[in-house]
Amino acid sequence: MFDPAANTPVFDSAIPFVPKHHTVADIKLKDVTPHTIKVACSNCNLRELCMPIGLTKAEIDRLDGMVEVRRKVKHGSPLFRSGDRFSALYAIRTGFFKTSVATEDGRDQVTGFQMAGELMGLDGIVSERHTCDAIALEDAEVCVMPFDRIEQLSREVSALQRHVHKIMSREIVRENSVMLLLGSMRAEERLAAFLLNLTQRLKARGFSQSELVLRMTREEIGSYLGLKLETVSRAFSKFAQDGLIEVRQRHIRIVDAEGLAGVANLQECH
Amino acid sequence: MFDPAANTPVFDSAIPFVPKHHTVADIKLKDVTPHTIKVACSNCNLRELCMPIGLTKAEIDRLDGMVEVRRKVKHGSPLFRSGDRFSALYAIRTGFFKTSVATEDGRDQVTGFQMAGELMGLDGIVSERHTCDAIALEDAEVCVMPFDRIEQLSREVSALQRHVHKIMSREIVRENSVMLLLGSMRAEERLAAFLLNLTQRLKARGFSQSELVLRMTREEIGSYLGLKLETVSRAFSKFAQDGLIEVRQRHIRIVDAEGLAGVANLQECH
DNA sequence: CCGAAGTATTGACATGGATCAAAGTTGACG
DNA sequence: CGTCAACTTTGATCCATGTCAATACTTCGG
Repeated sequence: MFDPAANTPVFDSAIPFVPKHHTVADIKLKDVTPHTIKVACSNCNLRELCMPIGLTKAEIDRLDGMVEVRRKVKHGSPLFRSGDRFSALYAIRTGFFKTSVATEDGRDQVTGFQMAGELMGLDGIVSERHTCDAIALEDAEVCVMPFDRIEQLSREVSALQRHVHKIMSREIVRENSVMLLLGSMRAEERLAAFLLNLTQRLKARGFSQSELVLRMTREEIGSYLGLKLETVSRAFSKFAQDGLIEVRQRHIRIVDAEGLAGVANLQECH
Repeated sequence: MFDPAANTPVFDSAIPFVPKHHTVADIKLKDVTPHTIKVACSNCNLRELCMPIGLTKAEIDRLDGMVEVRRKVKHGSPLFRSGDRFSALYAIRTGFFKTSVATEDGRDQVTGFQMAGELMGLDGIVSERHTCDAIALEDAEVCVMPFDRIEQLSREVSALQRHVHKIMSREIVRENSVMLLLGSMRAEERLAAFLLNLTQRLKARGFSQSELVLRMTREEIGSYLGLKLETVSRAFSKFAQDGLIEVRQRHIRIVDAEGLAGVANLQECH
């Protein structure tokens, strides 16, 4: 019923095998190893997701200099944490992340889930410090792009400048729609909107739009959607019962995308 | 008990008197009149809120060219609407705005309230169309800054480039904290956090931090906070009863800011 | 000064989602 | 292969907030 290979990258499935064992203490030195293999953006199969389009050959070559290095981040480890000095943006090459912010008294809120080709770290620009945590939900690799280098290049390559502005604007718009979700949707609408958003993004990356493996727990989904994990679980069960999806743990198959879209928009008279 | 002049600008109280009458039909041509008096940013008393610091005289002169024109927007009228073509960012000179997004089925969500010195329109960059409505909550005047001009100048003046990036990053961080509020705070915590945020911003503009006049209805506050207007009203009454604030319609006096901060952080045992 | 429209407050009641609790499932590792 | 920890599901109950309704206040135009 479920394809075990769902969510395996179409372009690049060379996720290296690494043992998943780690403790908090050894994260800094062992799990987050700068990786000195330098690879050009111009060859990257995620280029159309990451980079501006319509560049000249010369411009593309210059932008290759934007990525200083790659960095691997193990499952469960932070790419950065709130309070860390900001110096670079990160483009995800492989893997899956969550970002979250916390209140003083310990509650925290997942603010987003990021997948290959997406950018992280924009929150750090304003104060030179990150204001959220970015945690890998599976073994991951990111391209480290020092921000002063980005700024310098984007003064020279106006397509890059425009691209950076658009990426930041897109994040603002995305957060607007999350505010809409959190402020005015009911539990099932939120979950339906969330699933549809995930499948859209996976589809854009060449994955099946009907089958997916969630990389996050029910609790993390709940935190993102402003719900408790039990409520998320019940909503999944309800969708399954209504024939909209099939659920087996984190394996989800979308059976009736139209139906889900209906739930996401206007809850039809409960 | 209440100072009728609360929230009147300290720097510049020259809000022109204009009749408040209007209908939807005459908004486009009458209420939103381009205003051809050109005034330099270099003289603007909001400069420290709007502009980068540490510029040379020559740079300041160049940035004066950023504002194409000023535009007045009457109470209740839109500065822009979702779907409008994006061409410029807007810096608020006087007045107060709300921004909101809408679902297809008509529900809408206030995504922010903006006051003098703050910027609007960043949502439009990504798709060349605005994705939210910006409505004046009182008669207002904004500086219109064509975005291509901003991009060009910020390629030449790196302090401006950095400034633009910081402003966008600040908006992302602000939205993160609204997500935290919507996703994990209770009604009274939300309202307390909202009031403290407003007073902080008013304080930065030279207003009293203990007395304020709300420019928005209870319903608009509720939309922003993900609550119904009755819940907002009850929370105001509760705060007043607990001696934290005094409320008379939209006139609010903060009596115990510490106490409010306590409510906002950790609801002390209900 | 009056009436109407918009806004705000308050009470009574309903309910969606939270909380508490228990049992089932999965996967990692010794 | 068995054990343990993390995660998930499901049921029973509770409560914060939504909903509905009545009343009052404020503003504005006639």
